[in-house]
Amino acid sequence: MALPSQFLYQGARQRPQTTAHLAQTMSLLGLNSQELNAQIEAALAANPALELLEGRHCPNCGRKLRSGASCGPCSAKLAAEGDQPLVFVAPTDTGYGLNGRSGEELPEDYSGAQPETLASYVMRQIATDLDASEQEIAAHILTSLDEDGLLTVPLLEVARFHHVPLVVVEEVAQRIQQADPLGVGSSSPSEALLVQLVALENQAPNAELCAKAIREGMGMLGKRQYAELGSLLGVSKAKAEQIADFITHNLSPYPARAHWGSLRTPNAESPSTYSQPDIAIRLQEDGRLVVEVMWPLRGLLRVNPLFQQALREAPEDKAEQWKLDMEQANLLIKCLAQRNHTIVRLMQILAVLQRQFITGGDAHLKPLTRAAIAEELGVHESTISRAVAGKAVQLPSGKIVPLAQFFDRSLHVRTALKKIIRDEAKPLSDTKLARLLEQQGFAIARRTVAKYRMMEGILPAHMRKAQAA
DNA sequence: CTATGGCACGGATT
DNA sequence: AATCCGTGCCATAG
Repeated sequence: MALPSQFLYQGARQRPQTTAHLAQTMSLLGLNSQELNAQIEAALAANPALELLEGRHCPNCGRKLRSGASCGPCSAKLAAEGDQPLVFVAPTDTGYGLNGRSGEELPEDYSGAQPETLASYVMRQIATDLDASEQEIAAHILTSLDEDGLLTVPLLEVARFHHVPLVVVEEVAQRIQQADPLGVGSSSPSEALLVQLVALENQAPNAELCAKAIREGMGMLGKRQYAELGSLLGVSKAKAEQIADFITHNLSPYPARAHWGSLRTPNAESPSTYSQPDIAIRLQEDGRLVVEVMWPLRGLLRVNPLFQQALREAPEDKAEQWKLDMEQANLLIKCLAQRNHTIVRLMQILAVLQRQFITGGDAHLKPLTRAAIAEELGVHESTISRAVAGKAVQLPSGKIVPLAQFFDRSLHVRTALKKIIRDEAKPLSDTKLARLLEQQGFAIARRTVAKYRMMEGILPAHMRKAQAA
């Protein structure tokens, strides 16, 4: 993906500064922090004028830091911006390290994987809670999942492989099951269902009966033998149906399918390689949002002052090359600053406009176009497109979503749709669903309802009906 | 006949 | 200019 030669050549030819500057800024803007990291490392290796100052430095002023994410004066200045959300560029080691962690703990699958895999997606969520050896176990488990998100090897085998007691492995497995596709890493559909059930306990009409039905009545559930199921549970057939209904509607025996199934990311090409957040949003007690734009490198990138000195006494034959290196280095740093600036401004607006969504969840997402932001910011639309492309945001809830989701035009409608289907007892046809949505102010065609259903992995009405009655 | 999914068109978005 | 998205029309399944 990364083309180190790209900007090297641009620098080497003496283009008018503005053109090169613009071109490089644009290309950097389109990268997420992983890709950016690769670019910068390539530049560091190729260009002697660049220097990476190890250690922690204030991302705003470059001063050395002892603690905190930015230095006193800078954070004071940032805090002084009134009700604006705090936005700053944070050094990586404050949380979700790219290079921050020790290094050998993950198998190759995770370190530089371009395509987002279920395994890395889950790993990212839980990695910080595990120590090194637990991470190895988690990695083992996660690489042993089938496409449904279920385990293909017995936990005992994993335990033997790592020479640890089974309990340890079980604990790790439980952590995994709690991660986003709820129930991933279970060894059977019923186990996955149970994990999900626990999470929904308060919503379930009768959690104990549901659990029993799952544990002992899986076969009957599948075959829809509600009379038998009823007698197993000691309840009426109608009640058994109700329970089966709840299970089939709200739980998924194949955890990975809900998120990774059918329509989602159909081709591997799509820029959904968000394995690390590029931006993190936190919610402070005082209600303000703090937005951190991740800085991929550990340390401060700058032009090596020694190189600058050496340039003056450069031997004749090298002088030109060195000068080019200098220009390149300066250009890269400038462009990086501009990239960050653009992202920061973008996030400032987004944090204000989509505050409800950020704090409240999918249902509160306001329809928003990149073009609108571009106008607000006075930049070209393509700039915003680049800035949004391929980036991932970690929300206060801990969920990591593509930045593009802030511009999803239909997410709130889909959420409303899900809610209707979840609440209504009888399976409704798409036409009826469309009508109900219209009453809520979402005027969409019946055909569109069907598409949204697909996107959310919800079965058509007659299938739901078939499973429920 | 009703409910859905496939295909393709046109307008909006990028 | 390329792509995405909502929709209408039509074939098919139940």
